[in-house]
Amino acid sequence: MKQAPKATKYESISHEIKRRILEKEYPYDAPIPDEITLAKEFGCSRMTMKKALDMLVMDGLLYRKRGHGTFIVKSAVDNQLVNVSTNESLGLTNLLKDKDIKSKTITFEVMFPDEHIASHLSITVQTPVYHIIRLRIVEGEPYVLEETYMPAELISGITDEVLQSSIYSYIKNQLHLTIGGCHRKIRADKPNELDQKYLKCAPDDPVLEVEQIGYLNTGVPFEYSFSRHRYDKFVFTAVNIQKT
Amino acid sequence: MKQAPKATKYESISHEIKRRILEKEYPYDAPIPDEITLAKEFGCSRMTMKKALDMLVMDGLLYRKRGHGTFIVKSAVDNQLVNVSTNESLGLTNLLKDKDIKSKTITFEVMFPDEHIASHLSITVQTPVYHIIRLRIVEGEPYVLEETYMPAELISGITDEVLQSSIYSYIKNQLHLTIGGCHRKIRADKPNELDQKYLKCAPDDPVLEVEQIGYLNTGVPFEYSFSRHRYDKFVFTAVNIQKT
DNA sequence: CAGTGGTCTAGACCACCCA
DNA sequence: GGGTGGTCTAGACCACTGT
Repeated sequence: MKQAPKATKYESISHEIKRRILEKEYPYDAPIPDEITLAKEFGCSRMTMKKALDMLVMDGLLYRKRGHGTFIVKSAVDNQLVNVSTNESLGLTNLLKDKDIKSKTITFEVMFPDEHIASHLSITVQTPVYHIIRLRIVEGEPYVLEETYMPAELISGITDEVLQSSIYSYIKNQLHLTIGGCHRKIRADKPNELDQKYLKCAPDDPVLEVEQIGYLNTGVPFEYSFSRHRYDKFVFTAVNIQKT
Repeated sequence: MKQAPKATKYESISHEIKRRILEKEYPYDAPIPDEITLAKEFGCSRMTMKKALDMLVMDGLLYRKRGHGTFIVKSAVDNQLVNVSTNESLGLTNLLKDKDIKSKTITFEVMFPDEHIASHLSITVQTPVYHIIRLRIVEGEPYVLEETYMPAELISGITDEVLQSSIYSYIKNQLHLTIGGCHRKIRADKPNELDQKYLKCAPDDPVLEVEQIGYLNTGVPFEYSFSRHRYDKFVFTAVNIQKT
């Protein structure tokens, strides 16, 4: 069951350096040791060291200045902004591990997709898809209304029981497929009837909608979904590092 | 004025391969040539080739499968989802280059920050900050209401004239500072009085708020801002690629 | 087995910055 | 000039896939 992912050298180095930063073992007002010194300490080449540090730069935890050195982004550490959506894996169940998550299935059917949906899933309108609407309930409070389309042949064997827990777990553990990434669009919207009914929105409560296309690591789209969140219960976070 | 950024080898290779993909010179149903072949074609090492392809994987345009090859994400090309926020540089002026952008300054003052703002800018409450509220108007239509706090000593010399055009251009071209990245939180909210007045929102029109901390490439926060968008005029997009 | 991408190395040269 | 990070190389070995 446990498939220890065998951390690479740069991953474990990156992890250790991240630990040192978060536990404030390096001062903020000076550069951390230079790449060559660190490479020597960890017994690796400079390229590998660079790759380890690259990961932390991507997380917004470090920045580099050619000719100067590598420095800690103080405010990132202080405000604990690190790493919210960059490495975020898909799925509520994963995101809110410690919470009590329940699901209420509102719609669960197989249908033919319209042009728009078919196009986003890279399938034809003759390919049947699951159409699922679920209300996710966190700690007893309605949290998000998810409408999902998935090609039925690709993600086969969805049952009511699967919908009660986690579709992503099912895809990973039962179907042995690997999720590779996603494209998302985030927008604000007025609540529709479903939102008002299930999320218990007032008619003038906005919702935050996340439109998402999920891809397997094969590049095949497996999911086209719309997640509508109560505006007072959800914030989407993103980190953006300019390429140097 | 023109400071040709001297493209690196992997950047120009990546650009050329991207062109080939978007112009459909490689078929969807087969892997693109392998790294060694491509490296030979472009006269570079395999590591450099890999780095060029890595950029396209990050853009969600390609995916790789060990033992198989490198493939095109068909739906990403078809739906033109490529590259919206990943490489997005800061600033409306940059983002909507071809549009007619006007700014109306609503508030422009220097003040002492409260605890919350000071903390996000990594400064003390004794450090004066600019407090700016601007309405940005695109093609004659109100687009976004931006409230910005910037340390006055760091980003010095802001004038009304600067606010009319682009603060980011001023920071880059006049102050010769380089912007390094940002952290963002996106949420939906109800319109406040300012929103209704300037964005011409109805009282039940939601707004999409982007809270942002901008960093210089030195890691110093230079900006803490809230951009409030009309819900019908703005979508935030994000690409997320799982690490393999 | 051969072919793919993933990691890692040791060393080189360059661009940038400061003293 | 000496130190930093950025790029690039040529080659090695590993992990995974298909035949």
